[in-house]
Amino acid sequence: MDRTDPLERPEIIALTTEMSAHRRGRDEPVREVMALLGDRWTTLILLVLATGELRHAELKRVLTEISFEQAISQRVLTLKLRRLERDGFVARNVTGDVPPKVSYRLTSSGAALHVQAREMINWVKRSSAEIEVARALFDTA
Amino acid sequence: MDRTDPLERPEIIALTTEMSAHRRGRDEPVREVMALLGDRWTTLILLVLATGELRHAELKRVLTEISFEQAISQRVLTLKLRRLERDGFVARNVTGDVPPKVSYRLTSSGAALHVQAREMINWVKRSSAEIEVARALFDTA
DNA sequence: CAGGATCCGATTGGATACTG
DNA sequence: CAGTATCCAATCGGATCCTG
Repeated sequence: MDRTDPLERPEIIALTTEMSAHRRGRDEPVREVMALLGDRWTTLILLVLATGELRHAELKRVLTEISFEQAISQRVLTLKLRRLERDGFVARNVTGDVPPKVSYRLTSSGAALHVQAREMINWVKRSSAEIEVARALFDTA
Repeated sequence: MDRTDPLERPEIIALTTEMSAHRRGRDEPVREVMALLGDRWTTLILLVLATGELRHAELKRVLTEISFEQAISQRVLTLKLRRLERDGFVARNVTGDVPPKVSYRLTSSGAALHVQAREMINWVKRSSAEIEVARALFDTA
């Protein structure tokens, strides 16, 4: 093992510098987007919207379908869509007043995020057998 | 916009099939790993351990350093390390009894995960200016 | 030194009811 | 139909104290 003070090691200093580069005030945009992809629904929403533009109610039904009848509450769906809209990943389109007709689609930025998420998902899938083994081993010990 | 029932569309059917492929009981391994990367500390731990093996206390100090004096509690650090260990991403090595000497390092699987996380981080960084603009626009409207 | 135990506040997701 | 408001349960992260 390395004997020098870890804080003096060039890789650590580089990390510290890198971390400070992309913050605005108290925000850490990188971690915020990572957290977005880690939550209960956002990745699924990206996957679904990547297949095409959908109305709010349709999106809700599709999400329920692909998550095995575990329905998303419309409150949470709205929250997640707003969040994605705010970061410019999803575009919201309103036509009609009462009843309102609202549709959502990925922006080009959202499509690019989806590609990234896809790659990560596929890697985890390829590794999932290995992960299962590690867990089984750990849980029996 | 597509006029057919979204649930009938082949891409959606393909998604549903894909989602069911990788679950074990009530677990969704893919989302679990994504959530891992989205939490407060895990990605940072991966970044730090990717620079080399470290003792628990050293890791704690380095994490504090690179997150601008916002210290991780040792309870949470232990939790996160256990979680990473369980999935086979981190290896724990104990030498000595009282006081114990414990060191952590990435496994090859953990190094691979780190590479994936890195790519995602770098993409978000490249996009961060665009995201900031979208947010500013959204917040003023 | 590493980490378990306990308690706490904050955040997240879900259920339900209501409105333009 | 889409969205808001309210209330509630579960989870997460932090602080503190204690031990081999």
